[in-house]
Amino acid sequence: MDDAHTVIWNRPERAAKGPAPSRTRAEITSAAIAIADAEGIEALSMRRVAKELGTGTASLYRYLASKDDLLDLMLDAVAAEGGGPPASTGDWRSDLRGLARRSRAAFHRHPWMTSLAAGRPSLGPNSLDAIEHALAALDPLGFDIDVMITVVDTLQAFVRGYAIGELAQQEAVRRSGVGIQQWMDAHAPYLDKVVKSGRHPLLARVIRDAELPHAADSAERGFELGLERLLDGWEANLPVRP
Amino acid sequence: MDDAHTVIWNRPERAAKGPAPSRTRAEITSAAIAIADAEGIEALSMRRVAKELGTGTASLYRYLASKDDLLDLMLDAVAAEGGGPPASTGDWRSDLRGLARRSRAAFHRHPWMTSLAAGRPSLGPNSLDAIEHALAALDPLGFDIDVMITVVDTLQAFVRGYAIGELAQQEAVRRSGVGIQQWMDAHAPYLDKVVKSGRHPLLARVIRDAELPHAADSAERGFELGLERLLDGWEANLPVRP
DNA sequence: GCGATACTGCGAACAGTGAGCGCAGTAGCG
DNA sequence: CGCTACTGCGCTCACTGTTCGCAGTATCGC
Repeated sequence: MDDAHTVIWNRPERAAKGPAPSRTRAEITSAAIAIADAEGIEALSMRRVAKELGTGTASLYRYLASKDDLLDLMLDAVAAEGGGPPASTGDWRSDLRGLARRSRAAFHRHPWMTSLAAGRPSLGPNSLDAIEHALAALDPLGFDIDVMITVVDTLQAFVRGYAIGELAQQEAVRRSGVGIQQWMDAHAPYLDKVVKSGRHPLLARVIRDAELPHAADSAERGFELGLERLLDGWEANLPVRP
Repeated sequence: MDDAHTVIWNRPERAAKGPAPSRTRAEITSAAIAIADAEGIEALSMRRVAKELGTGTASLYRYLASKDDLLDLMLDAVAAEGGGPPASTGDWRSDLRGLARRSRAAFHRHPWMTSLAAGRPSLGPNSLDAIEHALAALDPLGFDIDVMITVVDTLQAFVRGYAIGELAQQEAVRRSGVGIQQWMDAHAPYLDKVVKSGRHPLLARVIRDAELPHAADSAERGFELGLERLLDGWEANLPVRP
């Protein structure tokens, strides 16, 4: 089959002839997601997926041209969680806020998404649905189409970038295989040195005085605050209605 | 050696006893960066670095506890490019704009950074310098420390997320090993189907009518626009001066 | 000056990876 | 009924990060 020149979203699930496949792409995808959720993205191998499904490793390549295709499918499957985009509220700010929160929640449910986001344009059908929904929320405002897509792009950028940042430490701890306490113990001497060196007075103030880093919901509050300011920035520049 | 509990930033470069190491951490790091720049992050292996330096593979583990440490060093080395943070202009908006542009430029020079950003908190000395500089630009505005760190976090999030998005396609093409034309040809049928299905009217309008995607500097203009709106959002909420 | 010590470089090996080949078996079309 | 086009999969290949153990060497305490 000429798989090399066929994008996964355009490949038929089932061939016209021959025996019926004993598995589906969706089954393989959700097995892969389960593994990545439970054991981390570095534990996700074709052999591991095959074992999970009780099949031979080479069989998977009847459904997918490469591991990369599987990763694309995983991301798009997550985009479909919750059953399509939420209903419009009529208020563009709450619509975009809702999409941003859903997207952030997906990153939290599946931290491996942070690693997959890079080098992978989100062209899957479910990802496109989400973009369409965001554009629809903006449509009544009178922006021209170039600005509309920029609003969506920047919102997506913020959410993705923020999620990567807030999950970074958590993922580093997990990957290291030790507990959070041992990880902190290992890093404490270095951070102490930074604070004591006096060359980062404001950073030292953050580490010592800031309330945020010590609160359990600090990341959530930072996200909400940043999101509102982002929306403020666009609201302050709404087009003049004709 | 008790490397497992010692963070790379706290490890001495040279041991007290024994023969002098014939290489430095910086040498290894820049060799690794050169490889990742030229051949992509997936071509970066310890064997490949060793070959580049004309040394044995196992020797590298005298300088680094793991490949992960090397990746951390690479990110922090990039943060030092350009020789420390730029001088303050006295205007917080231009200071932050300058930092954001520098950061985006770094992603463009080293696209592999997008893959490394995930799961890796930026705690290296040069990354910390950049954060300190951003905080310094905000210091005169009268925000309290929690808000200041949130401004920096959201700005970082935006830049990181935007860079990942704009480099995604370019990286996908590069990784696929075919030319941009063949890649487009492979994806065209699918995108055609999306447009023609009628279920994404606004997306279809973007693909057909938008000027931005066709301009050479589209990503740059989107970035600048989004950045200004982000700054607008904070400017509209400056604290009332006492 | 002189062990003892703690390092350095590194060949070889280990367990695991993504992927491809080629073969046996099977469902459906003509 | 064949013929064809598929499916499942054992085996294999080249490659990965990392460890072990050994020979050689610079520095410290005496």
